[in-house]
Amino acid sequence: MAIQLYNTLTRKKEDFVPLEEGKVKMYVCGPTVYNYIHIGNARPAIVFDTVRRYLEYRGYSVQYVSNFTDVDDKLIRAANQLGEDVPTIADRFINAYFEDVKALGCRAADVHPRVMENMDIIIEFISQLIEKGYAYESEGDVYFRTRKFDTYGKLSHQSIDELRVGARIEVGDKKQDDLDFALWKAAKEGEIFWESPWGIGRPGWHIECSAMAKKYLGETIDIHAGGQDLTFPHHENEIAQSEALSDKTFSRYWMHNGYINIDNEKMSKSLGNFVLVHDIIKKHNPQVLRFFMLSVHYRNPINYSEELLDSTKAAFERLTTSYQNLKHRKEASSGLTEDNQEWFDKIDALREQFIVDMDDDFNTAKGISVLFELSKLANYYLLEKNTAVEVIDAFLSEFEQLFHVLGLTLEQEEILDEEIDALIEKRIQARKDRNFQLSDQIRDQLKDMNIILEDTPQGPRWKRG
RNA sequence: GGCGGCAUAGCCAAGUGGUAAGGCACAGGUCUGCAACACCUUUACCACCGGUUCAAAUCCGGUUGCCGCCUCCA
Repeated sequence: MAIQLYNTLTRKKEDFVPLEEGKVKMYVCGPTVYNYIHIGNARPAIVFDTVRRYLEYRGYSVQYVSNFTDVDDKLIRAANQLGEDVPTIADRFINAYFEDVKALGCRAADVHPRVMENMDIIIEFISQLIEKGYAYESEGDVYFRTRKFDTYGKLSHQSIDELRVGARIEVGDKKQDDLDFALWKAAKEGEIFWESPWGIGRPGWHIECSAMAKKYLGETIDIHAGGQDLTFPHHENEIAQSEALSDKTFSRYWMHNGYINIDNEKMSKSLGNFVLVHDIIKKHNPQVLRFFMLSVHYRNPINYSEELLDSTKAAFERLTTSYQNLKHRKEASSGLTEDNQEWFDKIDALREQFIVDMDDDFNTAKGISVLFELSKLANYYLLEKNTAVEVIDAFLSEFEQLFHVLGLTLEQEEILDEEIDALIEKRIQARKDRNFQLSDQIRDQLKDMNIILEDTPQGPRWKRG
């Protein structure tokens, strides 16, 4: 069975068949780097990182490109406000992006192209569009001739005339048609600029992705992804630019993730109701935030609140505790016992279920429910008096693999300092002596040090609180 | 006005024709020196009204409510 994914272009779930067998070319629209990312920016990073991981799990090799928009109006505004230059601000928030996103378990893309570093190919792209008659220069600006591109609107499923009626399109004298959009903007006084055949200026927003996707992945890519709000106009315009130039399909599949809401309102930088990843991960385990995002299907909206994050934490810890308990129990386990096969079979069945679920448009919510079933099964196994190392290992390995696919981490630091070690030993003795007052006191003391002790028939085990 | 999404238990959330996954919280029980972890048990007239069907949370029509895109925005 092939992986099915929902393609915004056709509004259907389709079998995923990459252009080249076994290889996937994927482009994800990245952030404009004028501030720390908020959790709305984090969603596509997490979701499409997971898509990438799952495709790899299913045997594909994935070329993953995600850009940074490091030149635009907001950056220029931020630069003016802070009295710094645009590249300085961009550098700062690109570094911050990597830090935040890494904490969330996202791997770096194969390439993270930046606009500033690709000015030559962007200018070249625009020049070629002018040559083909799809763009024109006007007083130092360059615009795309939208109406000339026949299938304009196919991604957002809007007819060009409706767009015209509904849109509050800025009527500029420089444009030949209201629907035309800027490929190049002439520099205003004091703005950062680059030399071009049309004078000094900078690229419009949409052209960068077309140019950089082409440079790093080629004229036709397999998956182009981003937040739902990029569907129009950003991705629509990308299609127009790229396909006008190449006469080939730009991207075969388009994936868009849903928003994050706060109190049922869309979170966005412009509304000011945003929550920065940078701040959340000071208070909460970033893994819990990732788990939270993946516990909802990527196309559905998520309503964010701290309370929800707290209950997600409890859910997440059910899984990690289960894993740690298996590890703890492994030491007290023997070699093969008689009827292990049924356990192996059950684990295999769960893995197959996970694949079925994830094949269905990357349904991580269902996939996660399989993790809970794995946890339940493992906990149930640990109820047995005699456990086999082989079965424990099978459970551990399955946990590790599935967590890896979802970009989640199971390991906790194993470092116990001597003081804590000594306290645990002291408590073991106290319990032997049935001095429960002392043992409870030590347990409380450890709790204050953020160590939670649990007694088992195989001896005490601990975890961080 | 055009296009689209959502409405499932106290909360979160899967489920696109066969009679409601999973998690959190709550309650009762088992385990424990006491806990914790864990296990067991209990918990849903699927927004409303009609229709199609042997069968509908799922399909069709309508109603209500909420949200989004059409403008920088993940």
